[in-house]
Amino acid sequence: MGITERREREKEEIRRKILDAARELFMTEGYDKVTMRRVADAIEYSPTTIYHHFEDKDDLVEALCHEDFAKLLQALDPAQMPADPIERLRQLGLAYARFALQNPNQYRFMFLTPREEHPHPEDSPGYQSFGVVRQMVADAKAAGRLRDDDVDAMAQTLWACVHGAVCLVTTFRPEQFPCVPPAPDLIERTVDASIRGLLKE
Amino acid sequence: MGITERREREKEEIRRKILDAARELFMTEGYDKVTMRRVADAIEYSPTTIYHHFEDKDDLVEALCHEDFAKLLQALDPAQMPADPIERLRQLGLAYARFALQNPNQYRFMFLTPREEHPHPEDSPGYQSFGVVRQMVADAKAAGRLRDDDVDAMAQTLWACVHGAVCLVTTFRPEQFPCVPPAPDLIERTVDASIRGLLKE
DNA sequence: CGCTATAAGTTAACGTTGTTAACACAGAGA
DNA sequence: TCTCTGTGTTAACAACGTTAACTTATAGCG
Repeated sequence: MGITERREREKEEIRRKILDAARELFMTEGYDKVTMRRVADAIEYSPTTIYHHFEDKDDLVEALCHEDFAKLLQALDPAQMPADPIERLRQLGLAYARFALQNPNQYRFMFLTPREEHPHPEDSPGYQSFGVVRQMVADAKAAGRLRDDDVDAMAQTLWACVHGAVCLVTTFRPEQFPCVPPAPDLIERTVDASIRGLLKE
Repeated sequence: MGITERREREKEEIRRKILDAARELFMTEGYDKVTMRRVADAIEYSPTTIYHHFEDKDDLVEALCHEDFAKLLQALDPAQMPADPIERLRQLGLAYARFALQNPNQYRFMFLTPREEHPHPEDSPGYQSFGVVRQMVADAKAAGRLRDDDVDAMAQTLWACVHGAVCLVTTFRPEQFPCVPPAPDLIERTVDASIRGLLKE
């Protein structure tokens, strides 16, 4: 009986429609402008329908980000990085930042929005991507290139620095930067300085 | 005619009441929970009254943060810092982070909330505090301790790194941190690594 | 086949929110 | 005394997330 399968396919189809319509709004206009009613309008269903596929608005956006962050995980693929452990870390930081700048709204929702109701699932690609950082720091340490022993702490330090640069650049438009416009290579500088700060001698 | 002066004093008084009531809500419950109606209830006026003192909700919160960030500027007072330019930078970063952790909601609103309608005034204490960083980096460079010449870029790099650590710590609760809980000294580590990354030799 | 439970969709509403129009009223200045 | 300005009110608007109540199709079962 392929009927239930067809039903499931149809259900999957509208879930897709919802996600794609929401992503369109989310990418161009941000979280606040993604309203259940606008998403519903876009797919020509009633707002209530969305609640048959997603628990609430946060659940919808979470699912949307889950998909997009899968692309981050791909972009951080260690296989595409150079051999030298330090140069690898550098490319990792740049790839991470590149994703964030290309998907600022997703990035904000994943890494900048406090959650009490719906914490991120631990196996979300956003979380997993930290695992990649961690592993690459461990490699650099194994190669004797890092000054410290605490791999987790060093990985978090690197993450914090790149995260900070990304946040500044995505929050302020250049003319809104305090005092002076952002250095055009602020991201690269931050990646470089934070890695250099962890190097042995 | 002290009448107009009394009027102005009274106007100032209720402005104070609004700000204090809003701050109470803002500090303990965050931006979303500061509603015009709750603020109005707290001071026993109608919601509309607030609009005679502030343009809109963002204007109110902006004024509130303006006051609080004056305290940041005090906390960054160079006179209270040690003599050695690098040690000064370190203490500056720690003081900055301390303020952010003590006033997370204000910090978010000032440095993490994109603005189109009401950009920060350029003379706001939040902006001015970047000037302090800039000056201290300039001093360190004048002392020949930094590897680079671009003072603005270096100041922004340091800012970005500390900002990132602060954002992580204030966004995620410890048990929500990806993979591993945050290193207890993540802030210090980030300050140290980022400064070390800018040092000469 | 006929009955029923379920899933998927709808309309209409509730309780919020920020904000504003319309109005009341006190009092300063002409 | 009249009028204008400032300060406050009530009542409403439009938009939001969400949900209760209802319809309708249909899969599964006797």
